[in-house]
Amino acid sequence: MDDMRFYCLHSELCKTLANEKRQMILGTLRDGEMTVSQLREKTRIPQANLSQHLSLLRGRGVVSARRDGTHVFYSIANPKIIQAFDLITEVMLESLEQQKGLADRALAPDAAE
Amino acid sequence: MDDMRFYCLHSELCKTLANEKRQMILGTLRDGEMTVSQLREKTRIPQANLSQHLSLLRGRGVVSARRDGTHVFYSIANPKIIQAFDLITEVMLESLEQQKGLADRALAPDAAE
DNA sequence: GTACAACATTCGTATATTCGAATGTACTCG
DNA sequence: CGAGTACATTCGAATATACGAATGTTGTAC
Repeated sequence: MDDMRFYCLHSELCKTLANEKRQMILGTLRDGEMTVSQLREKTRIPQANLSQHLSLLRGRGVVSARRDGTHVFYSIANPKIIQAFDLITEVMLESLEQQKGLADRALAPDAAE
Repeated sequence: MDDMRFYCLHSELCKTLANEKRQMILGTLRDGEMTVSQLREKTRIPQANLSQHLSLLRGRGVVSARRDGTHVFYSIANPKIIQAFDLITEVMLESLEQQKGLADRALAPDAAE
């Protein structure tokens, strides 16, 4: 079973996305490239911490950086990341709907289960 | 900024996928529903640990369970999970390609950068 | 009822992540 | 050169995750 390597890489990429701050960064970067300062203003993430997350995202190839003078512009490396992001959103919303449905049924137990 | 809740839920779903064992489970379940025993054989994950992961996946609505006698059948709750899974695979492979490209260029530095 | 199989949960520990504080580096301007 | 801005890295402590071992639960058969 050499799928092991496959699943490892797979989960590694998921881990990179598995953090609210990093999701926030991606959600902000989806509109186009942006400097760290701009990201800091939009996301309200403290500078050091923001840099840490950007470093991780960079290391995993999720975003890419471009230096221009004293500024560094970040952008999403692969547009498919955005597709994945949106799919996750859909799954999330549908899951919430479903849970809501279950809750409603529990509150109004007309028919027996 | 109430996107906070959005990004939280978003990353929570990603966290659910951010583990090799759970990826393995999903990769195995994508062919159809399966009992815990079958999953254990295919994935070689110890029973208790497998149950723990399944419990987490169930709690987050990623898989659903159906009991039949003494067996419990698990299946992927939302087909979009599989789409997301495959997108992640694509991103991963393209990222590997790109890294390989960079490595090749580093080994054969003909033209200046 | 007992015995057994299939699966789930709890608990404790090892390991990984996250984040702030401090410090470091790269670049520009004068 | 020094000073200031933009960004990155390191370190340590708090928190979260993963997993094995033991124990529980649920269902079937007898």
